Amino acid sequence: MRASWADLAASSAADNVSAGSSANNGAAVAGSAPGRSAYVPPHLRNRPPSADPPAAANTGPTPGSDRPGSGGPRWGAPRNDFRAGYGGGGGGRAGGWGGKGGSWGGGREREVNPFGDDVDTEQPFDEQENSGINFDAYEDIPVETSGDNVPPPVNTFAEIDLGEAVNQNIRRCKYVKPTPVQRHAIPISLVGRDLMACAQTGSGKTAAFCFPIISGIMKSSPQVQRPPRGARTVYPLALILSPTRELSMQIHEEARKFSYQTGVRVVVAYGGAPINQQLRELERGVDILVATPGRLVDLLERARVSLQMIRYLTLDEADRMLDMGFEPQIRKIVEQMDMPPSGERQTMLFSATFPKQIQRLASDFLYNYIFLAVGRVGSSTDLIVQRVEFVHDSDKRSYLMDLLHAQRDTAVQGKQSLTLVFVETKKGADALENWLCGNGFPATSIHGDRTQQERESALRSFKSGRTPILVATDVAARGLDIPHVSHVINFDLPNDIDDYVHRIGRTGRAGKSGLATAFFNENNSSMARSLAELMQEANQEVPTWLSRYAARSSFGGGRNRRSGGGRFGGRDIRREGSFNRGGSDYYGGGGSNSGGYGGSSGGYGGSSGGYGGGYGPSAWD
DNA sequence: AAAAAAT
Repeated sequence: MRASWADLAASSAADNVSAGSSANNGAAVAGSAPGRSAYVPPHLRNRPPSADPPAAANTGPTPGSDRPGSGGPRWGAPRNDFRAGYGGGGGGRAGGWGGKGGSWGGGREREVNPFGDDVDTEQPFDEQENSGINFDAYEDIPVETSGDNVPPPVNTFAEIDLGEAVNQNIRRCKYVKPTPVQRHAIPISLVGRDLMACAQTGSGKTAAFCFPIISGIMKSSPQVQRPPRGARTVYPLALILSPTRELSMQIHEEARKFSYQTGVRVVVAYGGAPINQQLRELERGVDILVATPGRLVDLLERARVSLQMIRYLTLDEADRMLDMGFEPQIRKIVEQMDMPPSGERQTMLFSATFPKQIQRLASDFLYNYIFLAVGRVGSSTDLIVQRVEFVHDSDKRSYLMDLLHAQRDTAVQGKQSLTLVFVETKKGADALENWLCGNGFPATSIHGDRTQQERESALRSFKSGRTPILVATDVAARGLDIPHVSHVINFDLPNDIDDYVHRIGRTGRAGKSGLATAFFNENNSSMARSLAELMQEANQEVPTWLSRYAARSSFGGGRNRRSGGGRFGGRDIRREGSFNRGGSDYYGGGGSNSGGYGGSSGGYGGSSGGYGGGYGPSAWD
C-alpha cells in the first residue's frame, strides 16, 4: 500500500504494536475497525503522540516537547541558536533520510511529475507557471523584521540546506535567487520560529513557507507511535489553510512541485468538489494538507483527519479569511480540535494587512513570533501602469470593447495576452460574459455562483489562452497567480482600496510589467481620494479630474483610506511600547526584544526610509 | 452591499 512518509512510519509502528501487544489492545488496532472506540487513557487524550519520549529518543535535536512556558527548545532547533538548525545538528538525521530514501523509493508507485517534463532532464517546464521571473524587480522592495533573535536573511538558496531533492526542484522551478520574503522567512522558519508576515502572494510567499516545511519533514525522524484512532484517520504533519478553493489548489500545485521526489506527500481538500476523491487521496497518505476551512472542519468531524501530529501550521491570506467570516472555523481548527498548542507546533501567519483582529489571532496562535513586513504589491514598483478613465455605467461596455480590441491587436509572439475583467456582482459577471461572447469576444467567467467544476474549467481555459478574457468577481482578486495576465480592467471599481490593490496585483506578477485600467464614475467618488493617493504613491499619472474628485470627497472619506504606514500592510504592534494591552503576552522575555530587532534591521536602513521611526503621518495621510 | 465558504 502506498503511503506517505508519515504514514509509512506510522503504519510500521502499527505493525509493531499489533505484533507486540495483540493480546491486550490488538483488537482495536490490528482489527482496523474504525477505531473511534479504541481506548485512550485519559492522560494521553488530546496529546500528540510525539510528546512521548520514543519520538524524541531517536532524533537528534528535533522535537522538544517543552511547553513555551518552560523556555526550553521547541520544534526545530533550539531558540537563540539559529545556526545550529539543520546545518549542524541536523546533519546526522539528514544522512539517515538519504539512506532510507533509497530503500523504500523502489516500492513507490511512480509519482506524477508536476513539472510536466517527463523526460527527466534538468530542463524545467517553462510555459505554464513560474517562468522567467525578473528577480531584479524585487531588489528595491522594502523589508522590515522585528522580534527576538531574528536570524539573518540569506541571499542565495545555496546558503540554505534544504536538501538535494528540494534544491533540484528549486532549479526546475527556475528559481535563481530567493525573493525578499523568501530571503527572510526561510531562515526564520528553518530555526523553528513562529512567524507573522505581512506579505502578499506574488511575492514568493508560497515557496517561503513550503520549503522549510518540506525540508523539515524530510529531515525529522519518523514518529514511532501511531495514535489509536480509526484506521482511516490520517495524520498530516503540516496544515496550510487558505481562504478560497482556487488558492488552495494553487498552493497544492506549487507544493507538489517543491516536494517532487522528496517522498513528502501533499494533498488538497476543499469544498464544492466531491469529497470521496479527496478522501481517497488522503487515504493514500498525507504529510502536508492544504485546505479551505469549511471542508477541513468537515473532515475533522468525520474523524478522517486528525491534527494530533501537526508540527507546522500556516495560515495564508489570514486577513482575507477573517473578512470572509472564517474566524470561528479557524479557531475551531486551531484551538478546539486536537492540534498541538502554540509553542509545540511551528506556526506561520501570512496576511496582507495587520489590523486588530489579526493581531489578536497572532497573539493567540503564535509563540514568541518574529514579525516580517514586506513592501506591498504595487507600492514601490512601477511595474503596473495604472490608468483611470471616467466612464458612465451606460458607456462601460463600449469602452471595454475598445480596450479589448486594442488588446487583441497587441498579441505578441503568437501568444494571446490575457485580460482579467473585475465586476462587482456575480450577476454582473454572468451578464458581461454573456454579452462579450455574444459580441465575438472569447470570454469566460468565475464567481461564487458557478459550480466548482465551472470555476476550475474557466480558470484553465483562461490560463491556456483558449478564452483570453476572464470576467471575475472578487473571488479571483487575491492570491491567484495567473501568468501572462497583461491587463486588469476594473469594469466596476471595488469599494475598498485594498481590494483594488489586490486586483491590480493580478498583473505585473513576478516582476513582469502589466497594465491596469479602471472605470471610474460618480458612484465611485468614495474611492477617489484613496485611489489618487495610491496612484501618486506608485508614481502614476493622476488625471486632474480625479484629483478634483479626491479633493471634493476628502472630508468624509476616512473609511476607504489606509490607517497604517504606507509601504507595508502593517507593522509589528509589539513595537509600540508597554502601553499596549496585553503586551507581555507577545514576548516571553519582556522588554528585551527591542534589542533584538534593532540589530537585525541593520542593513535595511536604506529601505526603511518611508517607514523609519515615524508612526505619524505618512504619504497616505 | 457583495463576495466567499461544508452539505
